[in-house]
This record gives sequence, C-alpha cells and structure tokens, in this order.
Amino acid sequence: MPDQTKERIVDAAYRTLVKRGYHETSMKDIAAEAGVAPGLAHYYFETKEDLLVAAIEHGCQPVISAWQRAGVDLSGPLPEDADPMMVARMGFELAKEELRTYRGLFLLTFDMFGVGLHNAKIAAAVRTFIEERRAFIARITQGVITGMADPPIASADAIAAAIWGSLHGIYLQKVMNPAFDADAAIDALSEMTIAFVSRPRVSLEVR
Amino acid sequence: MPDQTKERIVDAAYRTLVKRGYHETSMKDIAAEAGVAPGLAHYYFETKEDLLVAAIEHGCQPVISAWQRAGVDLSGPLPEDADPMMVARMGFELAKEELRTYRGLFLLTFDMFGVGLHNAKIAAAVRTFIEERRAFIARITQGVITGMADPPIASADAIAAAIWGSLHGIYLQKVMNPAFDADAAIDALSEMTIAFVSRPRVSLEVR
DNA sequence: AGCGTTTGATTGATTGACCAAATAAACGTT
DNA sequence: AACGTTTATTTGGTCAATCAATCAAACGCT
Repeated sequence: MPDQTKERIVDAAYRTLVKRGYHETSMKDIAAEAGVAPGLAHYYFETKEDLLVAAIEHGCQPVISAWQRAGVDLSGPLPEDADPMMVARMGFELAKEELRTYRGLFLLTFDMFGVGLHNAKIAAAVRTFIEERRAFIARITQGVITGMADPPIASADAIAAAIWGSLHGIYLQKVMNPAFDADAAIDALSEMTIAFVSRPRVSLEVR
Repeated sequence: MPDQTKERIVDAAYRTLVKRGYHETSMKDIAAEAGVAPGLAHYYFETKEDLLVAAIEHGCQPVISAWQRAGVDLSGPLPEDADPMMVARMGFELAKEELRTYRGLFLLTFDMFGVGLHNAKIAAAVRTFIEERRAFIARITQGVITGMADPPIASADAIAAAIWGSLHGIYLQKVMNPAFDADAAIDALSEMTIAFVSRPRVSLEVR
C-alpha cells in the first residue's frame, strides 16, 4: 500500500492543482482530496513544489505513452527508418489531439511556468521541461534539414525554439480562451513549416 | 499631487511585481516601495488585481510608443502607404530589441498569464491582452497575404495566432533562461515566415 | 468649513511546514 | 509459531507568519 498511497497523493495533487491552481491549493487540500492526513503529504513530498513537479510528470505520462505507441522515444534519437518529415506531421497532429484531450495538463503546465518565474526550484524544473521538448523538436528538425536541397540559414536549434514556442503560444491562447481555434493555428504553423522546408521542390510543382 | 501619487503607486507596483511576483508581493510591499501608507493603495485600486493590470499597462507604454514613433498604431489599421512586409520585418526586429530592453515587462506578463489561469478578473485582462496583439499581427498578415501570388490555405487569423504564439513562446524561453538565444529563434521565425510568403518568387531564383 | 487625500492600526482568516505520538508491517531469533 | 525489535507509514494538531481588505481618524489644501 505504500507506493499506492504515494500514487494516490500525486493523483490527488494533479486533480486539485488543475482545478484550483498552485497558489490557491494547500497541502491540506491535496491531502483531503487523497483522503489522507495532512501530514502524510509532507512525509512523501518535502515541499509543495516537489508535489507540483511530480504532478506534472504524472500528467505527462499519457503523452509520452502516445509517442511511444507511435514508435518514437521522446528522449532518444529518432528511429533510423523514420522519415523526419512524417514525424513532424505526426507531431502537429498529436499536438492538436493532446490539446483537446488533456486540457488540464496544459493548465497545470502554464501554472508551473508562472510559479517558476519567481521560484528557483520550479524554475529549474521548467528549464528542464522546456529543454527536453525543444531538443526533441530539434532532432526532428535536424533530420528534415539534412534532407533539404537548400538548407535554411537558421540552425535546427533556433528553428526548434521557434516551433516549440509557437506550439506553446498556441496552447496558451487555447487555455486562456476555449473558443480559440487552436486547430487552425496549428494547421497554419504546420503549413508554414512544411512549405518552408519544401521550398525548392515546391518550386517545380507550381500548377 | 493626487494623480502623481497614483502614478507613483503604479510604478512602485510595477517594480515590486517584477521583482517578487504577484503572489509573493503584498499590497503592503507595494505601498512601502511607493512610500505611502498601505491603505492608500486600496484607495486608488480596489483590489490587487486592478493594480496588476494597471502595472502591465504602465509597463507596455514604452513599447506602444516605439511603434508610434515608427508611424504605426497598434490598435488601428496599418498606414496606407506602408508595405506590410516591411512592417513585419520591423516587428521581428522590434521584438528582439524589446526582449533585450524590457525583460521585466515580459516577466510580469507571464506572471499575469499564470495568475489568469485561475482568476476570472485577470483572465479577462489576459484575453484582451492577447486579442489586441494578435489582431495587430493579423492585420499585418492580411496585408502580406493580399499581395501574395499564391495565397496560403490558412487564414490570416490562424497565421497570426501561430506567429503571436511563436513570439511569446520564444519570450518565455528567454525569460526562463537568460542564456537562451532568443535572437536566433526570432530570426528563424522571421526566415520561416518570410520564405513562406515569398514561396513562388523564390522558386524562380533557385541558383 | 469642507472635501479629497492619506494614515496606520486592526480584522478575520489562511498557509506551509513541522512534530510527537499512534499504528502497521517486516524481520530475525528462539 | 510466538515473541521482541526495528523500520515504515500515518495521524492530527500546533506553529509562527502572512495577507487583503477595512475603517475611523487625521491631514492639508482651497
């Protein structure tokens, strides 16, 4: 039951933090949601910050699994036999679906960003969070660039930063306004990047 | 002295909020920074939320002025005689400069986003903030699209959402990690968008 | 005298962290 | 298998500190 208890606390933390936000949630609230005594949360997690980080990792699990089911490891190199362009396309599609399915996760993520602005421990977690995901996009981008006849001036890292940024900027707009058409924005981003990398070839296909 | 006092409070709020963040800043702190009694802050601003919104508007002033000096009104239509493409280029350059000069403003902005996630009043301010800026980008985008031989599938609004998102995603990366090369990322975004809209012409210039 | 401004003490409520003690589980010894 | 011992888990309450907001009173200008 020990591990199960810890899991129950993390899960309760995720739900409570999503619903009420970091600053409006107390350790007592989380403990109550998990159905345990207040002190127990502190037994497993020294500070509320640790619990926030754990809750986000917990919430990211389904996304990581989705990529793994597609045969892609977020933290490793792309599969040798994968077409980077196809991985990119899939990434945009997955982003749209995730935004639809895991709205709470994005809420919590932006909450973490906000807390990280003035909290060293969370800031470190945020930097890691960003770097991992940006590096993943950079690997895809590098793969795409390698296959380009007329490679861009910008580095793969810089392009990845712009794409990661765009996705998260779109997520933010969606989180702040559910009526926002995130699919259209991601489609626009997709069209833009794909047209960009297929510039030379497209030139011959002008109808 | 009344108006001057209000201004002094807003300015103190800006500095304090940037330094310590919304949740870590008390009305007392702001009043102390302004050199006035705690109650006076509440005399001019009913709630801390109002003070945050005022502080951000205050902090945005220099940016708005910079655009006006360049002959562009953020909330109105573009000048008739302006080349949308040039306005776009200028926008990217200005973004780089602002990020260098007004780091505190971006910190405060993201803080506001974070607070807005679970605070109705701030959320409304955030939505307005986003929509105004996105609409501005959309006007530029529309102008650029109109001049395109082979217009994109995506609407100007969708493209504007992707670009606004990218810029703010880049700002976020810079704010969270000062070592991040935001200029390179913005250059990449610029290269991407400009290459995108000049696709057909570029196609004839393949060397 | 009167009004807009300013003061600063007070209110009522909340928080994260901490702790000492109760309980349960695991283990080795005989 | 019965026991004593150690370790792991869980409890619930305390703690000092903090906060946004209120308000009656004082101030100072006209």
